[in-house]
Amino acid sequence: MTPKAAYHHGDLRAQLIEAVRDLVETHGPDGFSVAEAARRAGVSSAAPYKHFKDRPDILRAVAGEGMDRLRVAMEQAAAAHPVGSLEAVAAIGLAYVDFARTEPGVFRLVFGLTEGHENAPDLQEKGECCFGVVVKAVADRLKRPTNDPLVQRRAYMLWSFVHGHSFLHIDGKTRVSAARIDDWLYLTEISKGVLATLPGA
Amino acid sequence: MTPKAAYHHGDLRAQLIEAVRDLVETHGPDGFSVAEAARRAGVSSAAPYKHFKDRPDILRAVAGEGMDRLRVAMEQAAAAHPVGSLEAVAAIGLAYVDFARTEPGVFRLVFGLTEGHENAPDLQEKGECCFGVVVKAVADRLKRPTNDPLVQRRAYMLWSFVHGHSFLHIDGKTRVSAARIDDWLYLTEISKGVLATLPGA
DNA sequence: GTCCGATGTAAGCGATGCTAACTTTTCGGA
DNA sequence: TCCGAAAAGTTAGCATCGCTTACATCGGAC
Repeated sequence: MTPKAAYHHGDLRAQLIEAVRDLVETHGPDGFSVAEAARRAGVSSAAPYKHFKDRPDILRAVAGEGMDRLRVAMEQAAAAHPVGSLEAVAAIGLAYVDFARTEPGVFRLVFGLTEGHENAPDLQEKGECCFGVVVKAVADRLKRPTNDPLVQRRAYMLWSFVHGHSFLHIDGKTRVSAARIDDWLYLTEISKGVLATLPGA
Repeated sequence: MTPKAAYHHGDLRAQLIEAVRDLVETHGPDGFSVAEAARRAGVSSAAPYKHFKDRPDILRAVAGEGMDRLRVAMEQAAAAHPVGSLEAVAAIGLAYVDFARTEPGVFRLVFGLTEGHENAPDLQEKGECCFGVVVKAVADRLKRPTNDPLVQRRAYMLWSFVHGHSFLHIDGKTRVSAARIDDWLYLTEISKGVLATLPGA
């Protein structure tokens, strides 16, 4: 099973995704080339096109895989706290920020897709699943159904908050603020604030 | 003054920036090439390198110019409302979102720089100026000095909120939320909520 | 008027995205 | 068990791109 053993080594697709993920992480979303990924996988530069349509298609796959991991991380974070607790909500936010911090390249890829994946229904669906995790936690907390507009609205508020913080964080913009930020305290405070103001529209 | 009249037409640099901005807007931050920009400006593909060091340098210039326009838009938005009013704060946020919506490509460029401009002191400074607009409005509202950590903290909260909303908006992620969002109401609500919870750390 | 620097062009190198045509391996069905 | 098609790899090659080098041209200072 050495890499050289097989003409068809079977898992080239997975190996390419892994290589691309690494490249995206170390050289930024732009500093990646299909050729370099193929080189790392030990195959010719034309081989990737047997598994992916084109360059955006590869990035799409990496983004999709990243979204799956993000959703799992959020679910696990929520599951570590009592259902309906404020901590569960804050933990989801922290998982989100942690993901952005540990894999800024993939994170940026997931949310910065503008090459050729505007119409990528699978990515759209994965994204809605991620949002669904937040919605569920908020619904549990507020003791309302998930399709309640108020729940959706609060969940979106929390999401945009955490999303913005994540981006500013990986862009190094947090340093402009004099006070250093403790993510857990910050997210707890935000969650409480957003979920408390029930009289909103 | 026809474009053909001059061998040195004098404003090639500005013309290139304009062309790049258009390309970034229509084809995404990645779907831009120095060659295409030169073609649009009617010069040879080597001409841009007389004005810019390399490709990232051009993008940096476009980003810087975009940041200037963003700051001006925020300042004007704030100036349209009484000093210290909640509306001034919300208006700044709306200007931010509007910028992202009107020029998603440039907006993404400004905040997604990962090619070769980690150490771009001028961009860093421009960014801090933008943040300064928010800080000032918050300080006026809270009747506290701009260097008060509480002011900085509230301003950062508002910024991350608006920043996240902007990104989610241009990524088309807002549609996952059932209820349609009225930006002005939304931003007013957020501003009030964030600035009201004074007992925060 | 003349010279020099700023600004343009032309030509070319190496790398890239992707395709075409070919070879090798795998595997399901007669 | 063999065999033929599809899957998965290869090499070769085209057009484009980023960027450099060497050369051409303009415009202003003296």
